[in-house]
Amino acid sequence: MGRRSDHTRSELEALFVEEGRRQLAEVGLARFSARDVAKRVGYSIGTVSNVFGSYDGLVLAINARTIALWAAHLRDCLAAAGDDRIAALVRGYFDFAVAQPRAWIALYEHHMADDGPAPDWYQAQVAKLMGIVATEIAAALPAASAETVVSLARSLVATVHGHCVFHLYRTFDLLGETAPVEAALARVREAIAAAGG
Amino acid sequence: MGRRSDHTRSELEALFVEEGRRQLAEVGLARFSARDVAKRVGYSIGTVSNVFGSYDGLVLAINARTIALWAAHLRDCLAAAGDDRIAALVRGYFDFAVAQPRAWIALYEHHMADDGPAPDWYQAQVAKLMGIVATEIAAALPAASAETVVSLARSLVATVHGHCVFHLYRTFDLLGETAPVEAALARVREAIAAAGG
DNA sequence: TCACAAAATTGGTCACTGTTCAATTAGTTT
DNA sequence: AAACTAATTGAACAGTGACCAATTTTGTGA
Repeated sequence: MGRRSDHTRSELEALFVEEGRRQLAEVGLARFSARDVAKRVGYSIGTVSNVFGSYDGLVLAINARTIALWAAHLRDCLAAAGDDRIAALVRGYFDFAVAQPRAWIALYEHHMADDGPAPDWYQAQVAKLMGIVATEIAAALPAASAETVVSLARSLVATVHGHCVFHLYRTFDLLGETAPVEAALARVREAIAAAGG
Repeated sequence: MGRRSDHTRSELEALFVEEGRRQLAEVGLARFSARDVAKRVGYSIGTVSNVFGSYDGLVLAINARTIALWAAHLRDCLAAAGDDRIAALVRGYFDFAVAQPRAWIALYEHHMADDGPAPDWYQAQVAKLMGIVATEIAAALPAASAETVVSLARSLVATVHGHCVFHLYRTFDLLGETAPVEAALARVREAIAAAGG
């Protein structure tokens, strides 16, 4: 089974992350098995430890890849957007989550085994994502201070996130159907208007 | 170990749910063990299956209890509130989550093994919680239609939820600290104002 | 009071998880 | 060619929840 020189270390990482993401998207975090990923990639369990350190390491690597793809998707949406860049951003947020709900949910449901914070390289990825949003908020509020922009960006991401989670978790279904994207967008617009946009 | 007549069926349920909630609040869903709950209550694993049907059944029962306590907390907050009932509601939402983060997070991170919807009796509990909010939104918007009220209530719960999740998951820490409760409240007030409150 | 049937409870077995680490194997150097 | 280094393996371990035959207790009817 060993295929020592077939792949370099980084090729191996990519191999595991790709197959891992496939399985995570298919089966969800609760039923995700590092053993199974290794098996389907043609390596043994032990290799996961060697390459990623632990189960957490593998999931982290997968989630980082998901975030990178998400960021790329948002940038694409913005590049293709017309005047209404805020709408493009909100829709991009939802699009991505809806397209691969289980992988997206895993971003939030995975926690370090020791309850510690995620490593810096991972947090940097998240910060990059936040940066994309902050840039757009800043553009929408030319008169606002950097402080205000960052603070509002966080709050608006939280707002959109809440609507997105409830949509995916089907929490909204309890009281009849409404378009969650439109509701999120309405809340965001109100907040920007109130801030002087 | 058997203690057949020590407890009726419903006493048994309460016993498991109480100890289960204690452990869930302490250790979180990922490390939660139905076996361990049974052991500490003085019964064997099998009894969990008998009483709750499965692992999912036990977690569901625990979560239902958490929701009931949450609803009671919100009612208490409203009863003790002055003029600003909306603020009381938002603060009550956060209070409860912050006081027992792991139990609260488990409400959202638990999914049925078959990915099906939660049973009706459970959904009814959730609906009750939503009802408390909807009542207050209705009071804040006397001129609004029932349709509008329900729709807005959902959106505002999603908004507050998003801020609360990011607070507990420490997502906000990435870009410096800001009071998430105040941000959530600001978003809610803007939305109510925009709706004519 | 006793025997018997019905219900509750147990705990071993199974298939699975991630972690660990001695043993093996392949690639590289001397 | 031999020695050395690093990668890779996979068996062992301590857990998990599901399952269910065997046991124990309870309540009922004789």
